[in-house]
Parts: sequence; structure tokens; C-alpha cells
Amino acid sequence: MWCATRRWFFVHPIQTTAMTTNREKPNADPIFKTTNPIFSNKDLLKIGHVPEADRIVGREEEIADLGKRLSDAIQGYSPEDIVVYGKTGTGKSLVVRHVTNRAKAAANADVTIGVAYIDCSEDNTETQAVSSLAMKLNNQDETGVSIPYHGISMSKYYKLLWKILDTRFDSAIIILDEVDMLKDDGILMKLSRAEESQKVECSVGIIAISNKIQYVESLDERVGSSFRARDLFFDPYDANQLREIMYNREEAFKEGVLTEDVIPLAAAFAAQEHGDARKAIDTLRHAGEIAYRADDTKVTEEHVRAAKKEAEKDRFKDLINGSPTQAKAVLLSLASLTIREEEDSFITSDVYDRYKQVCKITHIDILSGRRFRDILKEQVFLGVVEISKRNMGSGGGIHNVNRLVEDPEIVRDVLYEDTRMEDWFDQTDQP
DNA sequence: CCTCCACTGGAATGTGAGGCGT
DNA sequence: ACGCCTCACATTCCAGTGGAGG
Repeated sequence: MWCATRRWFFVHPIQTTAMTTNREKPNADPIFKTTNPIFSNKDLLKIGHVPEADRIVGREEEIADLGKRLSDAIQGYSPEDIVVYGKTGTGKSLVVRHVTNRAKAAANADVTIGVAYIDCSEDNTETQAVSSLAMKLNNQDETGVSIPYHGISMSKYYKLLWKILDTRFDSAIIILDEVDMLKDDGILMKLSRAEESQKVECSVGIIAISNKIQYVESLDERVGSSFRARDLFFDPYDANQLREIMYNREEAFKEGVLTEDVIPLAAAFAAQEHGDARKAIDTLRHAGEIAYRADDTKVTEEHVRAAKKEAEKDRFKDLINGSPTQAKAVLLSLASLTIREEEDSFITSDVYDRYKQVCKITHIDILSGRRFRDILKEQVFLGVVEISKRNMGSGGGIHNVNRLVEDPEIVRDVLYEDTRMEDWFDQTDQP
């Protein structure tokens, strides 16, 4: 979904800010809210939104670095091939787009630069990628070439692409976002070899963007000599940078709606967990929406905490989505035990007793203790549970001690929403 | 240093769903 | 429709474990 938004943005960067939400209109129907006391321009919190140049936070070095490497392009020479990598939400695509736009504008008078952006998660086969590349770089009036949507072979697409590149540009920068989604990397080889093998006069530079570090490592072995790329690594944002990024979007909210500590808190949460700016802004938007739904006029720390909890719930939901009922019952027994007792870890037999109760109430088959232990162990693999050993000494024997890694309330709430567990909790929550 | 206990976890075995060739 | 195989899930059995306490 967001890929589409991104692309849309790329073509019309201005429109994003031009739109406003929730104009007041005479509207008599009381079931609809006609004004929004929280947001003034929610679009600023959209994923595709890209701030102006001077508002890109904490990426000065990367911008300078990338600029240096693209310098050859603006003089009409071959730019270096570059692999940009780093975790999601670290501003990779943003910086690349920003710098290539500037490169286009900064080109020498007698040099024309073509920039094409391909989202490989959308165009994930070689043919699709080449054809949309050709379409994006084409201008039928200039080249007289029209690109058919389908019906021609991959090599034909390449030939058309070479022709377009030669007639229109002196150098071209081709951005392949999410390269790791490509089913084959033929396009990398063919594009990087195009000039060498004298298929085109135009100099071609590739910028490949990936959030999988393993992909970058494995790339050398596969495409090897032809695609000789330099790396550019993006660190996750720290709390200060995240805070600044969010302050830059403050205008999404009406003035005075955000209380002082909202943004610092959201930034701290995000930095602690992932350093992902995209998720951080999501949290902020969520907090606003929660406040809106509650008819509050201000967004407070509490709303941020609630938003964070919501996000964690979503994450956990994804994690256990598709787990068998038994695994859920096992987790539920551990979660309820954790909530009820004032401790956080329990020996297996205690959890098993609890599990048997849960099964009785939910009418689930009770599995053997042996199988139960295996299921608990599987949860360790998923990172939901931690198991350590404890020896109770003479007369005590060896026990496993199980601890829920996730917040037990979140686990309970998520599982509670799960249909099969619906009505059990009210009955068993009391000791 | 030895003992002792109560659980742990490997191995063998059973069961039923689903895929594959005929 | 049939037998055959594989796979995931589940049970039963039991030797092994390892540190507090004697």
C-alpha cells in the first residue's frame, strides 16, 4: 500500500501539502463529527510525506557523501554504482530521492540527467522492472518511441531502453528501491554492463536500496565483477533525531493540541525499540487518533502510551497469527498466571496446572505434560517466552522456569480478542 | 563429596491429514 | 478409488540431570 503512496508522492511532491482535512461545512447529521479538534493537516503524518530539503534530519553526512559520488553524473560522466542499506525507516529512500533531485537541478548546462525510480517490491521481475524503467524515462515526443505495456520480450524492452537513454540523456541515475524483492538480479548486471559493452553512450549509474544487510553481502557473489558498487550505510535514528523529525511534522496537529512531553516521549519509545522514523510518526498519528476518538482536545502522554500499546498489540497479533489454538492456550495460561500472581516466572508444572484449567473452560483438549513442554519451548523460539533452569537441591529436583517476555496484559488482551478464548477470562480471572 | 528428588528431554511409537502415482 | 509415503502433531516411557543440603 505505502509503495503506491510513495510513488504518487514522487511525481507530485507539491500536492501533498496542498490538501487540507475537515473543512467545516453545514452538516446536520449528528452521527458525524464535522470538525476535527486535533488534526489540522493529517497528511503531514502520511508515510509518503517528504519534508523540504532543510528539514531532513541527521542525514547531512549521507547527503554529502551521496552527492560526492554522484558528482560525475552532473558532468556527464559515469557515476559510481551505489548500494544504500540500513534498517527500515532510516531515511534511505528519502535521502536518495532528495540528492538525485538536486543532482538533476545542478547538472552542467550541456548535460541532461535522467532519474528513474523503481520500486522493486512492485516491479519484482526483470521484465516488469525494465519496462517500467523505460516508461518512466521515455518522452514520446522526443524519442518517437512508444512502450507497449506487454507483448514484447525482455530483450526488446532493453533495446527500447537503450534507445531512450541515448536520445534523451547524457547520464542516467537509476534508483532500485527494495532491490532485495527482485526475483532475479539480471537487471543489475545488464544495466551496469550496458556502457561497458557499448550498448549505450549514455552513462548509467545505479543506486540500489535495500534494508537487508545479508542481501548486500550476497550480492557480490552473484553479480560480482559487473556490478561493482560502493556501500552507503544508514544508522537507525537516535532519540534526538527522532524528536526533531517529529517536531518537523508538528503542524499536522492544531496549535496547542500537543502537550509538551508528547513528542519527546514518542521519540524515546521509538529510539529504544527500533530507531524507525516511520513507526515513530505512526505512533504520533495513533496518539492523535486515540485522542480524537475519546473527544479529548489535547494529545497527552497518556495517549502516546496508549498508542504504543496499540502498536505492540498489533505486533504481537502478527506474531501469533496462525499459531495453533494449543499454543495460544499455553501462552494464555502463562499470561494469566503472570497477571494474577505478583511474580514473573513460573515453574513448568504450575503453568501446566493453569493450562489444564484454561483448557477445561475453553473446551480444548488437554495435552500431555510432555507435549506441553515442547509447545512452551516453541514459544521461546518465537521470542515470546524465556526459559531458564533452576535446581531446587536435595528433594527439589531440576525445574524449568518460564517467563513471559511480552507484556502479559497485551498477551491477554490479544488472545482475549481471539474468538475461541472469548468468555473464559471473566470466569477464571478470580483466584 | 555424596545423595536425592522431581522434573527434563531424547527416543520410540501412534495417529490422521494431505500429496502423489497408478 | 487405492495403496504408499511424508509430515506435523501427540503420547508413553525412562535414563539423565545437577546443585542444595546433609
